[in-house]
Amino acid sequence: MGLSIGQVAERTGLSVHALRFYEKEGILAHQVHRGPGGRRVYTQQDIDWLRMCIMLRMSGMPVPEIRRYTDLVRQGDGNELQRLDILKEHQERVAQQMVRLQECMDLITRKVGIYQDYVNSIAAKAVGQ
Amino acid sequence: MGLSIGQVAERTGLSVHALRFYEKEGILAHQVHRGPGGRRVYTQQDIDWLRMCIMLRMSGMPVPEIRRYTDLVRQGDGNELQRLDILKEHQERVAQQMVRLQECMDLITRKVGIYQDYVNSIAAKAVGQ
DNA sequence: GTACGAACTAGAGCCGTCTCTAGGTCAAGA
DNA sequence: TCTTGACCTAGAGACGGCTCTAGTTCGTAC
Repeated sequence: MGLSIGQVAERTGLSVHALRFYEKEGILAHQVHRGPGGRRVYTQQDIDWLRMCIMLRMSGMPVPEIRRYTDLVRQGDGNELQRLDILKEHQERVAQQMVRLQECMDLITRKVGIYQDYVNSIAAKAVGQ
Repeated sequence: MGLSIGQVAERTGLSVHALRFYEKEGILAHQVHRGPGGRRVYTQQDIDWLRMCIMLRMSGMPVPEIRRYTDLVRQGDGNELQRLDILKEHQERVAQQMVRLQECMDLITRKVGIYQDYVNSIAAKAVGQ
């Protein structure tokens, strides 16, 4: 049940380049096992971890911070408070980002409404003529 | 009531560098007026426009697309449908981004909860001892 | 008149995040 | 045997979005 880098790329949506990049950046929880010929063999755990990393990246956590978190996990038990701090801090940032996004959305929606009304009124006139 | 680039930087949160950069990139709706000595003089309109650009940027609209929108506005009446298209497309992207962010948030919140419980249980034990 | 601070321009540099290249290995199939 | 395709490494390159530098010009205050 080991997967090649290509298969993992396929089912995570990351490129093989990105997968090697992430590994080089040290954001994989455990060293990827190597098969014959030095090829990477990923486990389901690796994929689960990658999916979490993707979530963190998607929500704007920088690679170095993911690495810090990963390092803590690698070090094992005893540093849960530090992990919690990182997660909470990020949670706060994401919350702020969501608020900001919502503000942008409101503005855009207002503008879309205005333009839509205008375009409709023009269309109505054209029909009337 | 014209404002210097420094004043505009102060009240928009952009750097003077960024303001010049935006201008060079052509995302200001109207040419910035120049005062004595060739210095930029911004009007309230400019600031309003900038604030909208900031919103668009914040929500992930790339500079070239803001420029396209700006160009349409500069060209004047008659292209409202195109402007509407750009805005609607962006609106869709922002909506998707919000959904994705919410998913990330859910994951993070779940993890924070788990770690919090764990940390609490450790703390309780420590007190018990 | 000179020093200071804020502005000007053109263009180089930086940062983060990939993405691609070059040159090579390996296994399986025609 | 030759080809193909997926993989390997190290390192260069691309891209977006600023950010900074160098050298200059102003206007005002001492």
